[in-house]
Amino acid sequence: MATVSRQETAAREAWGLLMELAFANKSRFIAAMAEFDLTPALGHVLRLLQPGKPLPLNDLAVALHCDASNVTGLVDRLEARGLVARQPGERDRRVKELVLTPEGLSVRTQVLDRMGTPPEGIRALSAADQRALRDVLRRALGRGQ
Amino acid sequence: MATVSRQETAAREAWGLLMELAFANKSRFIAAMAEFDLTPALGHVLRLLQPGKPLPLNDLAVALHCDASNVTGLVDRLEARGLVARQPGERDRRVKELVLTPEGLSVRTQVLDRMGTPPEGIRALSAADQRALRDVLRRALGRGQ
DNA sequence: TATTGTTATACTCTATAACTATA
DNA sequence: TATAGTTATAGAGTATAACAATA
Repeated sequence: MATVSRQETAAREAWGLLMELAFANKSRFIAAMAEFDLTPALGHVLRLLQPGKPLPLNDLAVALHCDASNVTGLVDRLEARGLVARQPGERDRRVKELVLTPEGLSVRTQVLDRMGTPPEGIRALSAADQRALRDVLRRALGRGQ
Repeated sequence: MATVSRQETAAREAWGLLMELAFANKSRFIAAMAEFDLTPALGHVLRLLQPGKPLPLNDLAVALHCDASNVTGLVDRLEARGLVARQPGERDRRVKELVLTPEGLSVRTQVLDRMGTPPEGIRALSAADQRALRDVLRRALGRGQ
């Protein structure tokens, strides 16, 4: 047989590099959230809570891919900080909806800006490389043309 | 002034897509490690422990970007499972080095193979896209030509 | 004095199970 | 009966501080 077994394909290497980039960014992300006195998990809650769109706690649990019991504690902490508020659901009295407070909205805006800022390695790429990366990743996520 | 403020640049969008891909992969990674009865953290320890290269616990803490006190517990669990062993350092008697057991080596090989397998979105890309992604990421990590 | 590793302790994130109040 | 949210509890991962052994 030919020399086939366990060769490093472009896909495998690309995936390894992508994970390396994401992993290297982990500390940076934790530090960025810490500037707002937030943990990564709390930052994700703020990210998912869109302004003007009350979010049932159950939907939040689904979006976070975690158990509903987990959400209680996360929301408790954000509420104690005055960043979010629980309000009763409109139709179903079992439901509690989460909304941003004015300060929560302000913090969220800053947090999203920070989260979305690419690390140095990406920023240093040529404009053509940045576009190529964007286009390939769009296709990888099923959003290509 | 021209329309400049807060436009979505290619770099920002690429970074957002990259994080989305990494985040979507998180559950997949946890599930893959669980097949070996490992948590992600324990999987990373195995990944960092190269065959034939005894690794001082302190070096492991540095590689994991975590405190040394944390490493004690991680290694305790892997040692209890028979996947690694502590052995005294060669020159410095303060140092304990970590080595893979034969079973640890076997598990590590399978774990690395799993970790390195790209998710469906990457595998479905054209060969040209896969190479383009690899090449751009190499440059982003400072390993381009 | 400084370093390696451990122990004691505490906090966050996560899950499961049992509970409540609704539906 | 089923669902939304909470509480109780437990385990993993992380950190800081204090400690023992060694350098």
